[in-house]
Amino acid sequence: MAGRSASSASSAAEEARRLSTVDGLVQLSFLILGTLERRAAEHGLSLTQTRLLGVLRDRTPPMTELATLLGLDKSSITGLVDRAERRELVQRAASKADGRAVLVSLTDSARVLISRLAAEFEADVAAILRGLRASDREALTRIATGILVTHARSDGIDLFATTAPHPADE
Amino acid sequence: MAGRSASSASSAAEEARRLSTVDGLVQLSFLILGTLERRAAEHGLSLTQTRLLGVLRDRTPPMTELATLLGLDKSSITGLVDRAERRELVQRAASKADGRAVLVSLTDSARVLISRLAAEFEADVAAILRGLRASDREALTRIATGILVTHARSDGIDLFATTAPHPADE
DNA sequence: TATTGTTATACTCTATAACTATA
DNA sequence: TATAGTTATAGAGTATAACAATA
Repeated sequence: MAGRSASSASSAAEEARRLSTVDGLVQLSFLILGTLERRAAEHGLSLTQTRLLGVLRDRTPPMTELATLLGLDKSSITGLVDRAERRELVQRAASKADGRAVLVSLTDSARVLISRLAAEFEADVAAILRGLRASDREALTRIATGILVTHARSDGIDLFATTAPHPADE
Repeated sequence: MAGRSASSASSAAEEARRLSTVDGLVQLSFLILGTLERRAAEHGLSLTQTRLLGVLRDRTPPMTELATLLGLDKSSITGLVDRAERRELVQRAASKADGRAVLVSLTDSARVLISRLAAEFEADVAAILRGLRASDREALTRIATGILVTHARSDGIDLFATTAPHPADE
């Protein structure tokens, strides 16, 4: 479980052999996302704002689709986009195809910001993986990818699909 | 980056080969912690409350140590413990060793709750890993553990240490 | 009628700064 | 003086319910 640790007091290396798969995955996840969170905070971004910008790198979706992509209620998206718009990271535009819809897109300054963040975070991850043998690094990527593909399938979600905009909004 | 996806529209399996190590790790982390978050929410627990309970499974620390363990400011801990106490998940007790300190411990009902949650989440993780070959499951655990041990060392933190209480508070 | 988005409201989570009590 | 903890305050993030505009 999150934060759980063994009760005895032997060395880390020794205890680690007893780390369960669940504990290992959870702690690794906290390590990865905690690292991203700290690095993003240096640029004044929360993890949620970072996800928003990340999702918008190759999409210009309406609010409702953003809600689906981020797994949030549409009312939460309103505030999220409000705050990002106030900082000139995203912009809203009326859809020509649907008079009710509002399309959200990244500003140029957000693109610069997120590229810099991505480069820094890539270096962070490289540092975290530095101790691994090349074969283990490769295995980790392969296994992670396999899990994600299987999981996306079982959910009926295509992780990689970019929803095509209505022709009128191209 | 978080949420980044390839721009073309071929099949998931095909695209997946191009998922970078960083993207794979971030998406896997969101999948794991998102799963934990959803399962915890069924019991009315946020991820933060779950971490709090997890940390308290084998410790009865003062507030300040809790702040260190969770990486939060001590003022945040006050509210966190307040809300958990209101729900009778934790209890505060004066330290006999230090008149300023307040020791936090789990209630019996929280122990029941967190055990149930741990069992459910373990099943969730098993389902997520179901598609993997046994050798890959084993490799994943071994690699994750290796990363965590190395990282804990480089930070001078022992992930597994349980801070010994003052003798007067045993 | 159904859908898209916003608003009103309420709660959790988080930090900074100022404070009290004890060491 | 320094440390442990709380309080006051402010802001982000989230959901539910009610609403307006459009389909």
